[in-house]
Amino acid sequence: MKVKPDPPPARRSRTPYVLLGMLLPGPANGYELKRRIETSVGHFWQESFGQLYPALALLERQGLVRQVAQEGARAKARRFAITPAGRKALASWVMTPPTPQPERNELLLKVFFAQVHPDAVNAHVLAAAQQARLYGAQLGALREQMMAGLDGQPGLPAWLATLDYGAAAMDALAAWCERTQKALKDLPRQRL
Amino acid sequence: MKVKPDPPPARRSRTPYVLLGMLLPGPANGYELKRRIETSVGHFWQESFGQLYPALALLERQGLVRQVAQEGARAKARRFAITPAGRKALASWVMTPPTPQPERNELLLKVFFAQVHPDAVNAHVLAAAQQARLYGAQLGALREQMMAGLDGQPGLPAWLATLDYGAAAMDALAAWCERTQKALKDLPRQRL
DNA sequence: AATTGCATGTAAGGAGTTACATGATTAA
DNA sequence: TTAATCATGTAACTCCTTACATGCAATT
Repeated sequence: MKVKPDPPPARRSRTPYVLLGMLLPGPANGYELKRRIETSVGHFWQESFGQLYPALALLERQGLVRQVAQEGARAKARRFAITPAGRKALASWVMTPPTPQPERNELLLKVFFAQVHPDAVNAHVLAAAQQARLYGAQLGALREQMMAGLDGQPGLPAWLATLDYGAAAMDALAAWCERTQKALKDLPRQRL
Repeated sequence: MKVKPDPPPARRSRTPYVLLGMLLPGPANGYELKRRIETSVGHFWQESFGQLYPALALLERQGLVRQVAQEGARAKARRFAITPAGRKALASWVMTPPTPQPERNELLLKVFFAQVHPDAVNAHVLAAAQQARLYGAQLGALREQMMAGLDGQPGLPAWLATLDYGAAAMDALAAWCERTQKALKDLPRQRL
């Protein structure tokens, strides 16, 4: 007889590992970490402050990051550096195969139910195509910037690869939208 | 002075709308709805029983579905049908532009940190390519089945479009994986 | 008779977002 | 001086998954 069931087996957050990885180039405070995330992996990963600060505090308690002194101005800000234990934890996580997270796509859901209102869904698809093209162009521009500004950095090929992923995904999405718009044109208009 | 802050503005679940949509072909119980979801939109949307049953109960209280009698065996099962109000609610949701949900991609995160252990990350990418090709093939087979078995159904073009999305995404993913494997080969091996 | 599948739920807890609260520092 | 930005956190709440509990129906 069990009063308390076993704790569920740790659906683990990836937030701490992202923070550890973002500390690789050098120490930073929480605010800076947030910006590093936005400007480097922001197109496929985000963290909110509500996640970030508690995770950072936990990392410190675990000895995976340690506070370092901040010279000069802004000395109040809590700057953290990754520790050797933190590097080990990060490496161990990187080496673990990614757990496939179930996809959820609201646009596809609406396309699936397109019979309910074909014209409205077609408008969603058109908007998605425009967004995809715009976003793909932005990623391309960002790619140029990174290649120019970070030439020689050892991590550059990997960073570019993540941008390529985004660009390829946007291309594929835009192309699918065009095919889908044609396909939805023939849907019978039915009323509720 | 506020003791109780305003309730956050309803990050709304899409579960009820999926259920309403799945009731369009006809009445079903919760168990059947789960299976309809798995076999139709399962490749881009899933619901667990823990979500499904409470949502279904709420829909009934709201008058968007109503219980209908089940003739014959399995008469204990609670079968539901969508109501006119339910159709209206579904249509209203379908017509609302999809809210873009922030993507999160753990594979890309590991690729971004590939410098930490390039060989392990390359193995992840290779595995992803294989999975993508396998899954793409499965979607193609499913597409053939649907075209053959559901020919003439008014919703068929839209249903096929969602399968096409999955297939195109898998193609793009597999192609990106191959490019990325080549790009990661040149990453310098550095130790912790 | 026993096992598998059908069927309906609840409990507990993690993950994550949004909004709020608070203050220091810098720039106009 | 005032506004914007930097900076750190907490509170409340939603979403969702996993695990558990329970029982009936059909199959072997």
